[in-house]
Amino acid sequence: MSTTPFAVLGLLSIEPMSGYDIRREIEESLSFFWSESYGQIYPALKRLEAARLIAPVTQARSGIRGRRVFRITALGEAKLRAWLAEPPVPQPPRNELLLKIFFGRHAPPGACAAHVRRLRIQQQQLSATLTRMTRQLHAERHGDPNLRYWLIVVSAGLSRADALIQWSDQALSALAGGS
Amino acid sequence: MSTTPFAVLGLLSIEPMSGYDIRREIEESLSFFWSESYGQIYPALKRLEAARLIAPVTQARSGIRGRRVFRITALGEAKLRAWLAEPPVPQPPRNELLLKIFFGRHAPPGACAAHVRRLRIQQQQLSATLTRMTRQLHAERHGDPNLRYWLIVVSAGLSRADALIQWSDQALSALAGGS
DNA sequence: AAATGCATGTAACGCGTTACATGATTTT
DNA sequence: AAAATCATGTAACGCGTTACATGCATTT
Repeated sequence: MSTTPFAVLGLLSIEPMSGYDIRREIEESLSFFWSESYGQIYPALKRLEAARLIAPVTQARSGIRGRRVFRITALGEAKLRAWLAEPPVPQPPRNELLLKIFFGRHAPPGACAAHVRRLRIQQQQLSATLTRMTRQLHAERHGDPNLRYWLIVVSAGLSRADALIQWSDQALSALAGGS
Repeated sequence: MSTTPFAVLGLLSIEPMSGYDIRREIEESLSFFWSESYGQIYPALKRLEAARLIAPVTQARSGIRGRRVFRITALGEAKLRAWLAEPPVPQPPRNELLLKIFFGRHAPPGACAAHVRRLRIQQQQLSATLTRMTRQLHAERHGDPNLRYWLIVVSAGLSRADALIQWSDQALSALAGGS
């Protein structure tokens, strides 16, 4: 099965949310290691509800087509727990930057270096964001049982970004060097 | 357009090959940053030939359904060069391991640590493979104008693997620590 | 009342994998 | 001659994105 329903289930295990909230949360907090689109989220919510893994939070406003908030059910928590225990399946790698450098011999002069410089800037910004996020988590989530896990995840992003920055410097001097 | 045809074009720019060769090359040498399946490669070859970006290398054996080797054309080289100059588009991130750790609070005890240990082992092996590959490249491709680019790519894999190993150790002690 | 943002939902499409069918070539 | 491996090719399927349609709520 797709991992999308489990991502949704996982977010609902933290707190009840609407499809829109789920999207926003992924976009704002998880975007450095995960992504989902509406086209995935809403159908997933539908299927999860049909399977009784989530349930609508009864909202007083009976308005049709209003905001629909869901919570995870006990059954949903069990399913989530079982999924969390399974070894993650790595997705097949597809790094377009490395592919372009691999064929770099045929690239116009300077193209590879330009790509690497762009990467470096992105990762620099990401690193700053994640550092800020670390401070924020410590401040705002103090005492939250999720905190330790979230810090580990952020540190993964941080160490990845820093490794990429260091590699960029190496790569740039290797590209510049007329060896 | 998909990047598959450019990956194919790029490999053919190194030397003429069959679809089977392309698959093997990707599997053996590029698998740490790229992947393609037959279901992508053969249709891509067909389209590239139709567009005159590659041409069959005339093989004497007129046998139907034999080995079909292709070479890149001048037009193909131009197209490849243009693609190489464009900024690579990053694929949306989907790291299932980090997702599972993010929801780690709901995981059975020890599950996250087990995932991280598995990652560590994989990356340790990858690091060893890439180190071997570096030596091999220096030895066997000495003088090859591709060498510098290939070494940069391998060093990206290596620094990524090493960063992941270091992060694993951090993560494991954070997971173990009863903070 | 118009514009903007919040919110839900789906249809269409493309990419990529998996699994299978087929046949040629080499090894045992 | 059988088995293994090299090699080509496609059909079916699933996942995920993009783009659009719709309408509620709030601000200007």
